[in-house]
Amino acid sequence: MGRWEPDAANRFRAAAIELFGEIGYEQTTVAAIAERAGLTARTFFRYFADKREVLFNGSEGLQRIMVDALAQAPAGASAFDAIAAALLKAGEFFDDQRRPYARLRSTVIVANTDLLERELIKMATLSAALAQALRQRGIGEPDASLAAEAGIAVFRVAFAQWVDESERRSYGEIVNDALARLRTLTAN
Amino acid sequence: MGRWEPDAANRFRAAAIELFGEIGYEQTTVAAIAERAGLTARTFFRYFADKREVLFNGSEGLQRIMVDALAQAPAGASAFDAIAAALLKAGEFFDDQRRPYARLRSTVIVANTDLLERELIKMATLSAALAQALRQRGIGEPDASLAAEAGIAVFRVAFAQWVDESERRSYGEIVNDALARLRTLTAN
DNA sequence: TCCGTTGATGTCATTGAGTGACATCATTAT
DNA sequence: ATAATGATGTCACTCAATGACATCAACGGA
Repeated sequence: MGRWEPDAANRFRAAAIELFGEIGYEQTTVAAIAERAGLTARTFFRYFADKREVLFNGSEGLQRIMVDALAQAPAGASAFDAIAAALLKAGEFFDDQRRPYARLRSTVIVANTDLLERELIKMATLSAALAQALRQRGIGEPDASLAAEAGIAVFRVAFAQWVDESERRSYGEIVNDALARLRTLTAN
Repeated sequence: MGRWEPDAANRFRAAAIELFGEIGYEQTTVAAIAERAGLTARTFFRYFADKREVLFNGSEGLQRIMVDALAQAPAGASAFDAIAAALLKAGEFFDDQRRPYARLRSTVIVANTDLLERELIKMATLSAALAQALRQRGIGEPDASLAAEAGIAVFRVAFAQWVDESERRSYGEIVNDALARLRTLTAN
């Protein structure tokens, strides 16, 4: 196995988010990212499928954790309760330690439409995976998709709040509040 | 005002969806679209911001109709009822006459990740517009965003059903069913 | 210690999306 | 007719992305 300067992927990630923050996503060329990371553009594309992916390819882990949590929810739990369990379990990814980085990353993403598109399709992929896990629990369609999409809606809103500078509550508290509010909204 | 071969935008749209269906989105170059439309690639980019947009730039009309419907919902209607009214009003866009075209378009989009991303961000834009309209009705945050996101979740699932080949119900029937199901799901 | 294998990286060439600058052509009003 | 205007074409360029091939560092075995 090779032993060059280690951690090439993380060097690319660090260089990319720095440059995106400094001069913006569109103004940053892949060649510039690679130069700051001490590598070449060709190597960048060996680690990341495209320029955007350098900010996103940690999402498989989040999806696995949430799907596992959903699968392990109590047998008697309703579809929505199982989704709620998965949303709360995602809190492992979103502790207070990672909050500053999450804020920086979110700022960069929200500032650029291309990056927002990539974030949205990651959410859609997650939603599809949750729906599939619900179906394996015996939930039919369209209920499985509806519960998963509604759950992702809650996640989206809660995550946006968690990342907000003025927000002090923990991720778990925000999610529980959002779940309760959605229940109230749909009951009226 | 110029009078060349008329309807350049629609010629681009027709040529694009034909080629996307025949050989796929990625294999279709903008030059090929332009050639079939009897124009040049440079002109294509004067009508559409990018290659994907040729399938999407009718969505402003849908958004306007839905926002208007939401604004004109009865003063006493709940946030979720107002959203429901907006979803049903969108049926003006989705009558049985346009169903075959909607199916073809949907087939093309679902087959390509780049196009899916564009569709998702159009939905996100729509969601944000609905949330804004809810706020103007006096709904606070995060309730406005939650109701809008949940409404878009219903729209997504219902639209996917409406486009499905085996589906015979009208758009309105499907939406009403999905709304009722979401109410049931969140009540358990 | 030397050498061959292996995997990571670099180099080069190419395609296609997207854009700015400028020329050209058709239409319309005068 | 002709000038003004708007739509389209032409050209040159940047950059993302990819394939083919070369090269280099590390490791294991002789």
